[in-house]
Amino acid sequence: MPSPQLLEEYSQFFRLLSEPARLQLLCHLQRGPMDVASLIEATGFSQSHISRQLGQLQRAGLVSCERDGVRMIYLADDPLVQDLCTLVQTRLKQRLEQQLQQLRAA
Amino acid sequence: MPSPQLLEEYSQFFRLLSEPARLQLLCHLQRGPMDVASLIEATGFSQSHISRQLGQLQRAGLVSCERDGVRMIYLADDPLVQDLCTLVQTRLKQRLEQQLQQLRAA
DNA sequence: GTGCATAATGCGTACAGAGACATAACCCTT
DNA sequence: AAGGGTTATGTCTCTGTACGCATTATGCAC
Repeated sequence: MPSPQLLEEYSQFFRLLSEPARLQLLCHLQRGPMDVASLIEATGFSQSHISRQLGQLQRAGLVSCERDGVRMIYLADDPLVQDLCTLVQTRLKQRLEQQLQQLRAA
Repeated sequence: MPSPQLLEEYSQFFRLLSEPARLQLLCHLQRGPMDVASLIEATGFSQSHISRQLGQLQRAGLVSCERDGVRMIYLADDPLVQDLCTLVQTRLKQRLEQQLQQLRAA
């Protein structure tokens, strides 16, 4: 049984991934480094919002950034998020197949 | 690049795990089936709260239940949550070790 | 230095969801 | 059928946070 502190850490981490906006940013960045302007263009969010979300992801270590002159280039080099999503995706598939079979049996 | 719908599904799933109360319930249930009274005893939450959280977990397929007379026995037979937590735990360890080494170098 | 880009923060609004209390639905026993 | 124990739901409050606007901070060119 994990300690309350560890449970809190887990939940905080999962909370980062519980927001479609952040997942979207992560997915974009996993395809390669991007600057903030491109992320604004790609997602349609406001600059301030993107900056905040990137800040959260950076503090969690899921994203890093480097300066390119006046621009900031963000990159997500960690495969963890990809792995987690793959596991969840497999799960979602199983669920849908189960539901499909139940409908067929009925 | 995942579709918005898929991103939404991912985030909804991770949102389930983003609450310490639900993670706590899952951890208790992964050690074996329990009835609601025991979960109340173990967590200190109100009966209504536990019932709602179990309902969410059940709709997501992370938990199932069976009647035992008037009582409901809940069980979490899915190893997915355990796998996800293991991945995250490995990640947390790495982060701490990095921070430790940086402190040592300074 | 001044001016001009971009990124980060202060602040306000809005909404989702946690959590508890009260109530209703459910099942068992008699 | 009636009553008692267990679980689910209606409703409320409150906190957290997403999100945008305005402002500030930061770095570059001149």
